[in-house]
Amino acid sequence: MERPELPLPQLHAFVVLAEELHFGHAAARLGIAQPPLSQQIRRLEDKVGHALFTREPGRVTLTPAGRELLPAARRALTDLAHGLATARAVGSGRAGRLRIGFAASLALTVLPGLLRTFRQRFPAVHLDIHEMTTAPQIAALHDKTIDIGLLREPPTDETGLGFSTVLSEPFVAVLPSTHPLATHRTVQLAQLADSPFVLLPRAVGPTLHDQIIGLCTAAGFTPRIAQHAVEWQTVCALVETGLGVSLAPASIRRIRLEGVAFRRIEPNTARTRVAVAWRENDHNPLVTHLLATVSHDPPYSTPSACGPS
Amino acid sequence: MERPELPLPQLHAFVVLAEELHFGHAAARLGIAQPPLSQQIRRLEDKVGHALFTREPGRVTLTPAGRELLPAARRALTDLAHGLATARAVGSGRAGRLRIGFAASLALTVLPGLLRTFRQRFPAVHLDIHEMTTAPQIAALHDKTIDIGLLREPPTDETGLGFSTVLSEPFVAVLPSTHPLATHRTVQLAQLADSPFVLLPRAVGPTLHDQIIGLCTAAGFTPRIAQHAVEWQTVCALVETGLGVSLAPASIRRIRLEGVAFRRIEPNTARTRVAVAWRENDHNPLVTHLLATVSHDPPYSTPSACGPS
DNA sequence: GCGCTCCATACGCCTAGAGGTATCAGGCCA
DNA sequence: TGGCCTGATACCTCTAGGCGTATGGAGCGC
Repeated sequence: MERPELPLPQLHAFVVLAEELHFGHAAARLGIAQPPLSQQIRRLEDKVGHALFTREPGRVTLTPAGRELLPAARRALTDLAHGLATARAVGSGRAGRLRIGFAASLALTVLPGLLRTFRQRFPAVHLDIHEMTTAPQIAALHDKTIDIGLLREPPTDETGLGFSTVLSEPFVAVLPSTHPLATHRTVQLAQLADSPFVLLPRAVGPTLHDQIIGLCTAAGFTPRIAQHAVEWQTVCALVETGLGVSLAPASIRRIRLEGVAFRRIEPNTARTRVAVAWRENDHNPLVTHLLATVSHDPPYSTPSACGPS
Repeated sequence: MERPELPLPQLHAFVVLAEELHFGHAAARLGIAQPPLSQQIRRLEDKVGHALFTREPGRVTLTPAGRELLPAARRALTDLAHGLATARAVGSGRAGRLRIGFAASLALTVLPGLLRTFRQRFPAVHLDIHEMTTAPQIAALHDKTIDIGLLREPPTDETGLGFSTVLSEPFVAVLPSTHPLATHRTVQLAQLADSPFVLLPRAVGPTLHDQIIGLCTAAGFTPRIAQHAVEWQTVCALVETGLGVSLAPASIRRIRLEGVAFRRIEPNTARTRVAVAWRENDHNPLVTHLLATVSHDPPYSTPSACGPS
């Protein structure tokens, strides 16, 4: 790419004159006097090396060279105008692209409301949504593969990343509706000691996994894990088949399955947190906007009553 | 179209920096010192209103806004470079489009050589060739529908048009080969007094028509016109059928028809001129080039011997 | 801690060019 | 012939910006 030879103001004057074919009118449209316009055109012609207009008395015409230059000049000007406009839109966060990673369990809870609100406020922003578990989200944030993460139980020792809690919710017991405890409104944790458990593998979300195990340990037993499943949806399906019971964040009650009952647990002091994560040094205004949307708006999952329906 | 806000040199610097992602290297490629480059980028960012690059220690990155502006800037620059180059080519006559009108009779004589020579010298020039008779050519030149006319017997009173003789040639008699005179090498014009004539209608080329009639008159007779035909090709075909004889410019001997003989005439002082015509106020360099090609090069029709073969 | 790399800042110089007013020159028409 | 329209010229002003040198300051490796 070589150094540009043609100043834009002259090209602008050229395009306008090519449209008007009248120095006086073109000058008026440009908001300048006529002599400066003559100079602009002359300078441009000097640089090109050839006449761009024929000035016959009474009429101004484009020369073949001028006709050749015109579309290029026009395209360049409109390209730049558009480019500038969209760059400004992107720069101010009115437009652009935001890549969001989210935990599958949030697809039914936090995510829809958040996306809806954000899209309403920034309709020109394109959202790339990628389902991924916690660890990959952290990695993708560091890689700059995603700009925002939505995950459970954020790690506390991640340098360079910021976390903000979106939702803090209790755990519920997930039981087959045929399970004897399903008739109670509340389940004492210790009562689950003899039931086999269906849980997410620890690798998918170590903190959450440890928290669930910790709940059981605090209740005086070590859960016997009958089966692992990588998604809460699958966990519930397995519970429905009678394979076991589970402990899960309250918001998964949105997963409505016929043969599955969700019951409040006792003690219910433990909370699991859903957090939004971002790179602390990311100045992308869209990230700021999303964080503002998350913190200013009501929680995206309204905890509802828990018990036999 | 609004007034351009972004100076091209800054956009150039921006594009180069976006490619290098290193101020020092980009400055070197631009042939300037590093501080001026920093200033250019800064000024551009001020105009856009947002950062275009993130300067982290050790690496320079495009911001989303910068990524948005980049293609527009690149396109604008290349568009202008191309536009300028082709405008210069057209302006200097190395490229472009030339519209040429020509009389049908020249398609076999002057035209091929002229086009070949011109195309060799200016291969990037597109030639629009339109067959048309003399009067429409004159009109088309005034209309600026064509830039060059190739015609016979140019009118002498056309203001605003220039004419230059390409070829001056004698007349020949066109006879059916069964005609008694076809056995002679030379035909005395007066001997054609009793034969019916096939001629072009006067409207197609008044001057040429009048010249032919004048030849006969000078020989002491008024030709009896049996048939008109608008092309020499047709004239020859009609002569071949025995419908009559004709007088024609020598170069139509290129039309080879079995049953037609071309014979030198006596007296053979009369000449018909093929001329190139152009607008005198046309400064199109291609016109100049074509005129130069016509006048500098040998005649495009080599008069050959005339007689029974 | 020292030096190196890399980018930013400060300051000065200088030219291109964009704008203005005044005026001229050629065509056209009444 | 004298106005009128249109574009070109001459001449002046002013400033944006492009470039340079010198210097500052943050990170990083040894």
